[in-house]
Amino acid sequence: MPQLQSGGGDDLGAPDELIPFQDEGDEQDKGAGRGSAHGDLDELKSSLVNESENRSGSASGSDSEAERPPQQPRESFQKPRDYLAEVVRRQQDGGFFKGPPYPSYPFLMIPELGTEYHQHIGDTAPRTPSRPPPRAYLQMKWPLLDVPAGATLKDTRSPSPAHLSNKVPVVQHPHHMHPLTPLITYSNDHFSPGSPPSHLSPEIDPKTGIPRPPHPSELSPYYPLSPGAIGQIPHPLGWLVPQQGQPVYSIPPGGFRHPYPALAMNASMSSLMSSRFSPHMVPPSAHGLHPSGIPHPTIVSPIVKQEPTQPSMSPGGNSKSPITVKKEEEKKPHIKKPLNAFMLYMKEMRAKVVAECTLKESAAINQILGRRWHSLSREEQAKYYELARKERQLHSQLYPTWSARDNYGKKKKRKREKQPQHKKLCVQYLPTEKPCDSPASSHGSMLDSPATPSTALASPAAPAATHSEQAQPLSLTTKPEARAQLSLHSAAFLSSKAASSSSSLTSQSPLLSRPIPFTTALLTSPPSFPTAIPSQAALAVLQAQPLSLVTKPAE
DNA sequence: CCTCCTTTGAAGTCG
DNA sequence: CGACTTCAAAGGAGG
Repeated sequence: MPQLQSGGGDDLGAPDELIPFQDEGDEQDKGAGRGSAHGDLDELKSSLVNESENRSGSASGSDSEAERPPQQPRESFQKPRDYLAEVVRRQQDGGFFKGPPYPSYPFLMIPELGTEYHQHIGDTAPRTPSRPPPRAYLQMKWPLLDVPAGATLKDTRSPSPAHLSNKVPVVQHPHHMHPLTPLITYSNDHFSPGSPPSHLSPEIDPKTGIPRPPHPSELSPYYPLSPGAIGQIPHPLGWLVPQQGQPVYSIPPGGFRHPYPALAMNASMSSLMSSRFSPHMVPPSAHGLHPSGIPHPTIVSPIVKQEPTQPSMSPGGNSKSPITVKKEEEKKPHIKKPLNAFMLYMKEMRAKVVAECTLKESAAINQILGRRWHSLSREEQAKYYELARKERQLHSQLYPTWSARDNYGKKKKRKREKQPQHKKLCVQYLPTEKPCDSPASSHGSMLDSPATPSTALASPAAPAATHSEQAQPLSLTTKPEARAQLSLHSAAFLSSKAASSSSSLTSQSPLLSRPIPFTTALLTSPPSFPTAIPSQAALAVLQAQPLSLVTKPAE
């Protein structure tokens, strides 16, 4: 775990994790190699297409599913017809309907990952990452392009057309930078144009991939310097995702997104860095600097509503009196924790889901996204994991002293166990399956939420069965009975899964997620993939089962 | 205006 | 070391 931290700059520069990838690139090459990016896209797109197609006749899907994750195919629109109708309408209408699931990723180019991962892990799931289905659904537009403008943006929220602009056939920049490089850049950009804190700023050497201080020129595009005018850097995914547009790390209201942030940098990079650590957040440029001196997107001005602030964020001293601490808090911007893979995914996909479903409630959207997440193929998830990993690295470099602990307990909310929610009914936002939701639900019936004790019971054998497995959200229902049912299914599911995956992966424990070298992680069991792919059997079960354990939410 | 809801994953705390 | 908590995003909804 400590790798990141301990590694300090090294990590970035020569991230153990990263390197392995590269090294192994050989293999990767063989596989999907760089081209895979497109391949993925195509695949994704095709999957989407299938999804839509399948909607009507979902059940079948076996053929296609074999290759691709059961993802979307199974969405059931039953629920709100409106949504369904809406979706249909859109499809007919614009044709876009949905963008590729991963609009952004292609940028990332983590081919290796996919490949490698695939090799090791993919056994189980015969997904052919590299080869997209013939479906031509998409012309190779840049992924971003695909995203339906309407879809994404429809939302008023999308402040700036930035994303639209994204549509421009952005090509990756010729100059390929190390993925991390961008990250670094970003930091500078915003913050201190002039003076990056030497100690902090990790410099990445283009060649080695080691972080180096970006030149202003490089940065500028992305990060408009002035705080006021700051172009925020869209999240890596963010720019893809129009609606939010926000940088991963909170964006100030006024923040404006640079239209083409990505252009400036390599896509991959941009994605990594930009997102989270977007400048805009960086509040006061001057004072806003993190102790480390590097402004980061994650930094939120102290005033930020969320956190009352606590002293912790900063690295340094904690030995101050409470009062002092307080002051410091005020001064120091709140540094947010880096987004994890799922969060990244959510950011990217939320707009689409919103567009498709017309739902706006995040809770509901998140449920859908959760299902979809599970339905993603390993490769797909791997992309996000990788992205998340890089972000963490970047974050650690930027804020070497920062630790999650800093933010710990700041938000007051104490998650209470999900039972007593008096306030809102716990509605299942997703009624069984929403039009939007993806098939994931299928295996969806797995366990309840992670935290829930039941889960544990359910998967005794697989402790490791981390959330992902349990994942299936279905359990949203609060009702105990429903849960019980779910659990049963889930248990079964888990066990089967465990069996399958376990062999080598077994250990999926969360451990993996930590500092394990990426490659290793992948091999073992990527934190992520634990469950990603539902077995056919599981799917069958799901299909069979009524997703809707849940009762309809009382609206 | 604040918190909840909801998701997964990462990382923290606690026993 | 395992179990449990908190936070990250997001935006409607409830208090």
